[in-house]
Amino acid sequence: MAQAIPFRQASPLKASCHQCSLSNLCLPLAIEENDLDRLEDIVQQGRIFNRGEHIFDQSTPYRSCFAVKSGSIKTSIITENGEEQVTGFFMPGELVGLDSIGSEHYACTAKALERTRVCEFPMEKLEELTGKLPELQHHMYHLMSQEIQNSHQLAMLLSKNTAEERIAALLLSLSSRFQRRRMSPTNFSLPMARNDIANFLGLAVETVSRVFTRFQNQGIIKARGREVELLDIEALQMVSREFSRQCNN
Amino acid sequence: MAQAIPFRQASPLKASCHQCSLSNLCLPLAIEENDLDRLEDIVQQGRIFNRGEHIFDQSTPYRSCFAVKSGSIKTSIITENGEEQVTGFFMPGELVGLDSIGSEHYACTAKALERTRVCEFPMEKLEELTGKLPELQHHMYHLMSQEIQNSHQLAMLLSKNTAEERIAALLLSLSSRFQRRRMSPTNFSLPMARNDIANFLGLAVETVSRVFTRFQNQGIIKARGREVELLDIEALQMVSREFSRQCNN
DNA sequence: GTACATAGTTGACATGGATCAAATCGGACG
DNA sequence: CGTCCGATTTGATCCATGTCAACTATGTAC
Repeated sequence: MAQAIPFRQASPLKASCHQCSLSNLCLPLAIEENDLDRLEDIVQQGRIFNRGEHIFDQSTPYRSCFAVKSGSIKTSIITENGEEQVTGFFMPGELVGLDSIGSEHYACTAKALERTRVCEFPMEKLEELTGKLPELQHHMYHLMSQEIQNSHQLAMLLSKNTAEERIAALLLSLSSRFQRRRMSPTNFSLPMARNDIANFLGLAVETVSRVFTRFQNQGIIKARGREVELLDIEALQMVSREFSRQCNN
Repeated sequence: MAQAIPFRQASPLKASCHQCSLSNLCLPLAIEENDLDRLEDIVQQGRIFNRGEHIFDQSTPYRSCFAVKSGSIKTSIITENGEEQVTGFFMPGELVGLDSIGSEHYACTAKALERTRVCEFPMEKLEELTGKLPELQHHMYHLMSQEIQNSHQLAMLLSKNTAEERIAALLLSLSSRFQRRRMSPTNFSLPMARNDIANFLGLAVETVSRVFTRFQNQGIIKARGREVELLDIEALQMVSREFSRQCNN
């Protein structure tokens, strides 16, 4: 894929927020062009994690939150008896670690689902900055609010909806998140394994698998492994009966 | 209960945060004595809601978050098809409305479970203030983080735990929240109906009822209506297998 | 290319909790 | 004090989904 010329192109490690393609999704969204430098001063850009590597885990002392630059991340809580509960999937432009501010350690474990590049925002400095930039502060509050809402949405899905509804909702959520990044909302490849989907949605892997094939037989989706094509979005919305797409902004 | 002399005692409507008995739980917790006045300047204290009244609902334009001063509040999301999902219960000292910052309208509906007194913090002014008081800003971030964690905890409960485990966990959570307020952790009265418990925990009312009587037969609790006595907290912890009580602070 | 490991699919069966139905309790109100 | 209506409890039955088991596909290492 990437040709041999390894460092020439990739090396502008100090690639600025100014020219980041995600600046309309990420924190810069809330910042005046002039003040963007101040954000760049505190961000550590471009750390790379390979598939399966931990960005942090529950024993890591809390320091920073992370923006996904490329790739994707799964967060989960590991209980003392070793069970895992996946709490979220994070795609480029999204912020990980908002659930741990003010805690000694991270409240969850974050693992790269594929080769993933992140930008790190040391929270101490970020708080300092948000104290000076009201817009940015407001944006942080807003992001955290949304995180709460998302989680409530998930709780709702888990407690009230059938397996089909849950999976339809997840597919739609992913779809709209791809779309936000100007990628195809109907043709994408799932960054996570069936196992993670199952765990996230509170289902058994087998059930996830069955629902996928059922959807496929009904002509609603086409799936081969992680490659997915949504053939009939309306049908999916009908199934998930979650037109409530307040997720967007 | 409260004798006839209605307004004499109750009237210091401008009762200050300074002398509020909850100042060690609520926002004042994060503020220097000197700066407390500035919080008092923006708070509207002492609004009272009767049981069943809405503090706000999903059609209310977002303005403020609310601290419970006495009584208790239930928040829920009402879907377009009329279903309700209870997202939380809020007791004195706790903050309601953190899930809606930056949204046009409140993301949920808040209803008083009993006669309830709240303090209102207009968010616009509160943001202004947190911009000036780093400690307060940090505390807000922390509170919101915890709200996310709580919600993840709930999601976990809903997706992985049995009816008994869920109910044990709820009882323990209530217990420790009463304890924080220097009230008995073993003897309290539930502010919410069985129905609300069921909805919150993703169960049918009947199941909740059955589990209560089962616990009672096992001698773990004693319950008559909403009056509850926890006879064997350890057993409850055993059942809920959620020693992870990171909920505190 | 072969082999092993991991991920995904499919089938058969068991069960926790939902649902339906009915009885009882409790509290507000005249 | 009796009535009425909602809240709670209890019982009987059913079903969506979990669990167990076996098979298949995919990918990685040698």
